[in-house]
Amino acid sequence: MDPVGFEQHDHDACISDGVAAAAERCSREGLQLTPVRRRVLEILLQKHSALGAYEILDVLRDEGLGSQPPVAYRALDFLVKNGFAHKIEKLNAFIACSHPGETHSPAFLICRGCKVVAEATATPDKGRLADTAQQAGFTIEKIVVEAEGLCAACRDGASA
Amino acid sequence: MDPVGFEQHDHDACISDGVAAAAERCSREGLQLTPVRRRVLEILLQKHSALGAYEILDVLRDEGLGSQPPVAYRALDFLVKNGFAHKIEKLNAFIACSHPGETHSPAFLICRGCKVVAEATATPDKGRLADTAQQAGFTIEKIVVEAEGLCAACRDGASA
DNA sequence: GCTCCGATGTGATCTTATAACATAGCGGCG
DNA sequence: CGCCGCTATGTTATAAGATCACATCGGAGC
Repeated sequence: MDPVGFEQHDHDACISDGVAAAAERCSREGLQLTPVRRRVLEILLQKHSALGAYEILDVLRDEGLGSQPPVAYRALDFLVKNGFAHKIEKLNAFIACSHPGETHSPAFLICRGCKVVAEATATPDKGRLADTAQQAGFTIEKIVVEAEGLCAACRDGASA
Repeated sequence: MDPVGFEQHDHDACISDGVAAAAERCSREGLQLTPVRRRVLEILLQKHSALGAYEILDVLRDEGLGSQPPVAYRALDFLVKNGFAHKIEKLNAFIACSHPGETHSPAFLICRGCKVVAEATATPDKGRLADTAQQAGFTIEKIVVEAEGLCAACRDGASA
């Protein structure tokens, strides 16, 4: 099937778990998981690669859920703001969060072969960058970490 | 004057040093630092914040060096490819390299107050992300690290 | 019932980036 | 010289990504 973070897995569970986690947290925190927002989350969860806002919009349009860019962008803003999805800056595209519920500072491994994006964890409070920032008196609020390269399957397959 | 990486400094030296380093390396490696490329580098070096391609293009247009987007993008591609400039993915904008000559994996501190961007050094081969990648058999080729926050001046000034 | 507010619907527009094709200048080489 | 091949430019058009502005709608609370 579809690699998750480059490994075989029960992908249906990704989708149901992701939606369930979002639904649970929304009801707990008084957030509205409206049909469009829920559907966009499902669309993102269906793939472990990043989708552009307009690709999502195409799906929504086919399903009669909206046809103008703001529909997609508004849903994505909601999902990103609440941690249900992330924007991959390097790709100008979006991906569902793989670790719903956990507070985290995500980092991404982007395979340039199969386009799969795996979500890992960064430690922005450690390491050289944090030291530099502290010395300069700079307060880090958000951090983007995106690594591009080749996953094991693409590396092995590419040379064959 | 202008903060470099948030500190006072001799900014004229930034520009002359940057251009000189680029010129030196181009002649050594057989690269062509053409007028447009040199001028774009100078434009980038004039500020310690990121410039959009179209802002650069506006300057080029005023100076009669080119008026269509590809002119700016091609020069920027050249500068980025050869390490004389970097693209800030989060801003869709470009900045001159602060450490010309050194091979490096740059990381950036972006102040959301004054828009200044400081270039620091990341250690992509270390830390948790590297461990995760290695375990997954993922080969990291390039890495983007961009931290957003507030520099010391903006933090202190903002509350005043 | 009325009002407020968050969510949608929709058209237009703005920004960022690239495709595609034509031209120009220069070094090498017969 | 005259041609080739290469790299850099010039230019038109368009693709791709994102936002603005304004109208509408529907539920929560008074």
